[in-house]
Amino acid sequence: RLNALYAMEMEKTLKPMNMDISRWRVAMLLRIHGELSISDIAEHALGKLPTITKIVYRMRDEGLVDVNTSETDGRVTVVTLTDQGHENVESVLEGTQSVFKKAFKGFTEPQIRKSNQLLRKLFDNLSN
Amino acid sequence: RLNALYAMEMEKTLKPMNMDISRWRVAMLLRIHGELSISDIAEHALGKLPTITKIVYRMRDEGLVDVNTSETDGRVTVVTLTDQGHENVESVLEGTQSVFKKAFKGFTEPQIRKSNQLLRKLFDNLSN
DNA sequence: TTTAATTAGTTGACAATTCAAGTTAATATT
DNA sequence: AATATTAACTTGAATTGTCAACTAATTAAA
Repeated sequence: RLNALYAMEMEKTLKPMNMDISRWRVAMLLRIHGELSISDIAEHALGKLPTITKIVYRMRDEGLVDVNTSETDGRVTVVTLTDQGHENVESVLEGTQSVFKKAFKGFTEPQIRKSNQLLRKLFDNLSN
Repeated sequence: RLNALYAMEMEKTLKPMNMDISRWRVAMLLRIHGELSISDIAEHALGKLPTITKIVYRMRDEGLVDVNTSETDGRVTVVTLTDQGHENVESVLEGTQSVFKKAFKGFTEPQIRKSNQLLRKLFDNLSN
């Protein structure tokens, strides 16, 4: 239920900014890693390859990312944020912070750290 | 990311049993509450009304639930599990348990309780 | 007791996701 | 060097989810 609620809150927060969870996750990954192949994105964003492909080309049509064929391997497609994409991520980030603030409201710093440890532990367990 | 991973694990577990997260959530609610209206389901499963309507009628076509108009209020549609639906839930439940076992692997009983408290707290915070 | 407003649900059009089946490029085998 | 296999996507068809608009039943107001 938390899962579903988190997704709904996120969607609600992102919609006014012309975003959705898919685009946002891809944008965040590119923000952190700078340049990623489609399968890198699929792996980190935990999506299926065809899904990511389509999200990326949608984002390209919207001017958020650049899409090019790798110089070193003709099979791979490398994706980067455009300037507009960068601006977009930053402004969206502020909005999404509010969701986390809301979720962790009333938590002390140590409690938040502890919570993150737990969530990471659950993630690692599920990864195997 | 945990959110996305959890969803993927669930899908993977449910697929061999001809289920998906949507159907499963609806089925679980009916298992607990016995009889629910479409909007009850939407509220508890945290879904939009049109979405739930369609899931329910899909499940009816698959023989998992019965759908009837309420005797006391002609607007409401009451949904219940069929016998086949009940059998189905029970067998699926065993599969989904394994996802939770995996996520909480290596946790002691008190740690699991503590984790549940945290998750509930996050849920409550996000609910307001 | 009509009329208005609200509640509960349904439907159709459209967008997004997924599966299956391709294509093209790189690597491994013979 | 030629062929087979694998890797990395891409594309089209089918499902699923969402929004907007609608219908029908109930409740509230005039």
